Amino acid sequence: MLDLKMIRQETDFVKEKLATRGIKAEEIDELLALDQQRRDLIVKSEGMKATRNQVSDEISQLKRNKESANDKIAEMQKVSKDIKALDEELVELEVKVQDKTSRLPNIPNDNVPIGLTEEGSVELRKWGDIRHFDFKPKSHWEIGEDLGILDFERGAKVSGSRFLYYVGQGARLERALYNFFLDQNQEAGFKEVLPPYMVNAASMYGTGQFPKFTEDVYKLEDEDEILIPTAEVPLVNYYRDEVIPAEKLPVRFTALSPAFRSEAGSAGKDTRGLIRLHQFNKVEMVQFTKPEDSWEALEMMTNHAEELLKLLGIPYHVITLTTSDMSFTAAMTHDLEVWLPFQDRYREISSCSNTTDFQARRAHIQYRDENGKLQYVNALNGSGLAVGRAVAAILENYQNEDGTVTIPEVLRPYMGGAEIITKED
RNA sequence: GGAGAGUUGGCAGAGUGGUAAUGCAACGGACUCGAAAUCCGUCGAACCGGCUUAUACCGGCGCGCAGGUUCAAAUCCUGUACUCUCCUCCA
Repeated sequence: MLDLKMIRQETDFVKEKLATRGIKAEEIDELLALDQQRRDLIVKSEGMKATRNQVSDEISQLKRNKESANDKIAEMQKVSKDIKALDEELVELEVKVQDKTSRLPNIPNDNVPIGLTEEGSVELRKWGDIRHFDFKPKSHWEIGEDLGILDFERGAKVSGSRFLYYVGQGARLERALYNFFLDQNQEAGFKEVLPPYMVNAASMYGTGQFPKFTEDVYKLEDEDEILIPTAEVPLVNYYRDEVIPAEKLPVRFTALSPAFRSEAGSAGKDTRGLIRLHQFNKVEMVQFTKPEDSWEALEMMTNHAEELLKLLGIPYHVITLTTSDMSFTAAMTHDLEVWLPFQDRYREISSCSNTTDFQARRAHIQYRDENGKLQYVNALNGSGLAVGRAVAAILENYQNEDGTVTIPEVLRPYMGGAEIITKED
């Protein structure tokens, strides 16, 4: 969430920056008009409350002296009634102001390419040689089904579309990957955490999914519990409504969790394979830093995620998303995209974002600076990495003409020493 | 799922209708060569608003949260969250 005072004081700057994310200047003007009304009401109401407090004190004195206070009491009855009416009006306005403010996206960093589509994204760097195949490469779902390690049919029968079973070496490969990721992340300084997979609405608000993106998630009926769309939610909310001791910063977490997504609005897209599922595993990284350290932390985290792909030997490139392609909370996002031979294109496997103080302000995560003043931390998140998509990338990039798949060397210790995936019985 | 107890400032802990004791910690000062001890003072600078370049200052709010009763609520009423104990259940 943006600071309302900042919107008030630097209105032109905010308008200009948010325009690049599709927010019209009129929306800001409406917000500020409501805010002005709100403040006017506060002045009125608080003035009356001050009177009431003063007179109440006098009543108390009179009663103590056993004198009559009836006329003052009658007077205050009227005042209290008026205050109540004003406060009701005020609450309505505050809800409106809060709602409007919480629907504004973060201010993009100056280095973010401006664009209203994903077209303008900038390629930062590229790594790895794209493999030349002597045969026609198969899709990962075809490879997986032929080997008997991915079972989409039974996934659909038992759960529905966009669900699957990993079987045998497939399940083992998935487990190998996330253990590998977790181990690497720990070595890079991220503390391993195993978070809850259901969170309450307040947590969803804290990380910015709510109130705007409620239709994208799965909510339990009759309960205030939502299936997490990413471990970012429980990891960032770990410190919600807390003050982190300054000496602990930066705090770095990593966690494996399933991610549940309704994929509303993406009907027809990526209907086959591991790319777009209602449930997939992801190893997530989250960092809390002092504001002055967050940009360096973003580069560090992006580089670390890249390192994972280098170790796996999968070609990728890094792009910086445009102002409107970034997620709501981000001030800047680097996406890592891996090469998928069958699709003949790069696909996202990691998204690393600096949300600056946007999430911290929503979730009230603070620290005390050198002067003892409370400040909001900066929060960052990044995938390290999406596990299902990593499986897809390995199957497609490491496939052999006979339909088997070579296991990347770094994963072999996690696969009981196996070097190749062959057909399951 | 059932029963009971609890939730007050950084911590401990009083307070059952008249507007948040006290102790510790912290901060400022005195004493001291310096420190400790002692003494004096400040202390919910969490938040919101007014006035301000900014402080200061003034006011609101503030006793888990949300409502209600009342001229007045930490105190009374209702709902709710969380914690602990016991029972039940269970991996």
